[in-house]
Amino acid sequence: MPCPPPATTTLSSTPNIGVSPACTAAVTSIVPGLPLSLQPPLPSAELLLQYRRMEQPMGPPTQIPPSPSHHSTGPVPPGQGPLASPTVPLWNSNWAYKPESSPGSRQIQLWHFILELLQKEEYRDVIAWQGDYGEFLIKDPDELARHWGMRKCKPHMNYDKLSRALRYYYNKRILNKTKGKRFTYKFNFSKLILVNYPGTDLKYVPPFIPQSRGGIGSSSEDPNMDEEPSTPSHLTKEGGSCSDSGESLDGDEKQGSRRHRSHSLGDTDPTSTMTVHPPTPTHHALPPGFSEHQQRLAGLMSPNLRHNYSGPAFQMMRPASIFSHSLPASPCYLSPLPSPSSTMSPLLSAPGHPHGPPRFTYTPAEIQRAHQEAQTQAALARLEHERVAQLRVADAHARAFPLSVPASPGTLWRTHTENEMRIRNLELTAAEKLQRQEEQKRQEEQKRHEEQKRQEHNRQELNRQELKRQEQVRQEQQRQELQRQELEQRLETQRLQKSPEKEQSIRIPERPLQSELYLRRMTEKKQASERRIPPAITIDDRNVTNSINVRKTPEPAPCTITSPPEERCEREKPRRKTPPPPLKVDSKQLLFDIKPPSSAPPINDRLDARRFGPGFRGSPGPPRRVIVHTSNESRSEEDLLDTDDNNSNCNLDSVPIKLRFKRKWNRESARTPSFADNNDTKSPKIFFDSSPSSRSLPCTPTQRQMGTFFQFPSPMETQTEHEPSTMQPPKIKEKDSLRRFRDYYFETNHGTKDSSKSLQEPEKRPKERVLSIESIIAKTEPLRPVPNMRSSSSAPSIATTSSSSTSTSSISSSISSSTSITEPDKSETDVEKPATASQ
DNA sequence: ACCGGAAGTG
DNA sequence: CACTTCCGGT
Repeated sequence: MPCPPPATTTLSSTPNIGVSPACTAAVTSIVPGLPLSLQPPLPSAELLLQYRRMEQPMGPPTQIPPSPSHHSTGPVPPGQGPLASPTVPLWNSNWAYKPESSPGSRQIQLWHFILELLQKEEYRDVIAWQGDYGEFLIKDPDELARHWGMRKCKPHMNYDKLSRALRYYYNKRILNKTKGKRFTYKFNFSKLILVNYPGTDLKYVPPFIPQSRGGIGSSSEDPNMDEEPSTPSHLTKEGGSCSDSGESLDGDEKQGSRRHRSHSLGDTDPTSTMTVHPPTPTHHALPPGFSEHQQRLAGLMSPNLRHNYSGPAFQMMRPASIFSHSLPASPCYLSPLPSPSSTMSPLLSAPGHPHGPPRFTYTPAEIQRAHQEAQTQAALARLEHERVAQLRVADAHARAFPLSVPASPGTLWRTHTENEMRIRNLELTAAEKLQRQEEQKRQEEQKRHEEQKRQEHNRQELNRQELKRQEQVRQEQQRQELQRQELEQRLETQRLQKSPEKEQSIRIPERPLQSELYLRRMTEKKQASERRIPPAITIDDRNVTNSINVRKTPEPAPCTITSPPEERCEREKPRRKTPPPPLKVDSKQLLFDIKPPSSAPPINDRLDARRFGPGFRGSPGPPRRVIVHTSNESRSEEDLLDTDDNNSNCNLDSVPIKLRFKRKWNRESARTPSFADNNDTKSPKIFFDSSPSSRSLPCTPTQRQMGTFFQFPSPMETQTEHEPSTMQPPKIKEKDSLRRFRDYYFETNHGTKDSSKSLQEPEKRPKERVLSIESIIAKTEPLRPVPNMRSSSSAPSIATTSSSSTSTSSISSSISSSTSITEPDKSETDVEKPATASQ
């Protein structure tokens, strides 16, 4: 399709296109601040009408200026766009068009074209405001490109090219790309306006012609319709004072332009104002009480803004400074140009006729006078503005009124028509309402806060009580422990005194004794459970600052009960031949050293105190000792200890260290651990505890009556321990084997991958790599560092104490761990230490 | 899709 | 100058 040359027959031949009635009807939909070229190069006749509408200057046909070039290019100093000239009424200049080399032919600029389309309902499916202020979305890039191509007579235009042009705007600061949003760009209006309206100044704003009020097809019942845009034609026609003023000020030329610029833009001078222009009167009705104008405003607002629309200030004048940020998302509804109506109508309205249609004279002197008055008024307005601004309590609140400057200068300038007052009241009440809401919110917040505090307090109180109770229980346990030790002592002495002949006879009382012990423990436990406190199964708590008890809740321990005594006898008999040293339950030997976390801040002082001793205050201190109980019978998930420090429900008795046997205990292949009686302080020692809760401890039924404990060599280094997984390989080599030992045989509640792995792995490959515990322990021999038995979160590191441990034969008798125990790779088994194997 | 260089156009 | 056209790169 051949593109007709611009400014040819179609339109240029008819200088007053805008006079056509059809165009007149469309005028209202055109933003006055964005006057368009009168001579668009129309590619096709079919689009003529459309383009005409788009490029109509506002105002009734009769007010159309004779010709844009005539109007703006004349007095404009060369090099400056028509907009820059102070002598030219800005809203009349074809600001979107740059003068081409050939005078008279102008090219519309892309950004303006886009702005144009953005205002038209018809193009809502092609391009529309969206998102933040100034942001628009190209919904149909191809269509947009097509339109653009048509306008520019570039039939091969496509989005790729168009977008290239848009990209050139980046550097010019006219547009930005909204990253992450496809086809979304954003106008940089502050730049746009500054660049394109450098000379904006009230002085050169032509006066408002009241005649225009009813002139157009706009609703005239609104008393505020004085915003109706005017055109220079008003001036020329009505008084010609525009040209007068322009000419009279012409002498200023560039200087004047500069000077005025300085105080027109960017400052709060109310004389440089923006006006919301009346958009098409359509949908999106506002609640009654709003003027029709406002209704129309709302109709054209960008969706997100429409949302927030709550005030009338839309139509009020705003200081130019608002260009910077606070413009609404759809800036098109604000003309960057000073509104002739709002600015000038008060300015020029005859004093004494505040409510009547303004009448003015257009002598420059009068304008000047009016201007001065306006400035004093502006000062007053600012005060008023500030006063009302104080009503805006919160930022969010203010955001709800993006455009509503309650008492803009205009309020004072203009007569307070009823409507305005109503609007004003509406806004104020809205503000008050918001304030009230704000207040309510604050109160609710406060309430919630207090509630939280109370709950916290309650929790703490509960914790205190719990601690107290546990302390009592602990004391009782200690007492019982004492008694139990006494009992054991008795047992021991009995055994020592026994002669070979008496062996049989002694063994008989021995059992009652042990069972007595067992029974006591059971009752102990029961009591504890009745008190909802996990039983502390520690053997000796007296010298222990902490006890770690693996089981969270006591269980009936049916295994122990069901295990027949005969079995016990059978197992004990053969071992009796080599009578092991009597079990000496010495707490000192059963302790793990615990080093409080050096780095972790105190999460809960009480908890920490509980864990690390009363003196512990979260700061690293000397290692504490801990008894670790182990059990292997429970592998279920629910048995895992709760290690959440922040969990106030966390039972304080359940210290987050958990050692459970992974390997099944095989009674048949039970062997006596040779290390049990090893005095080598460096070797880890294992002996057993058969607490009632340990159903299937790796020990024989008789052993169940004693604890199962592990001892590791005393730590040579007290350096902070690391989680095994985070350890660095070189340093950790030694630790590693010990860790492997631990990981292999025990489940810990480290909460790391290790533990989770170990929960699954044993099931998968139980047989392929099983070591005798001796060999494993032997491997841990050379270890200096100590296994890191941290709990998941604020785990104390466990060091070990070195000590000689003794145990009864029955206890030390069998510890060979898993079922069929196969040796791992030779290299590892070779490490086995013979010294420990003293069987 | 988006970017930006390079060259061309009127 | 303000794109348009083309295109290699991300």
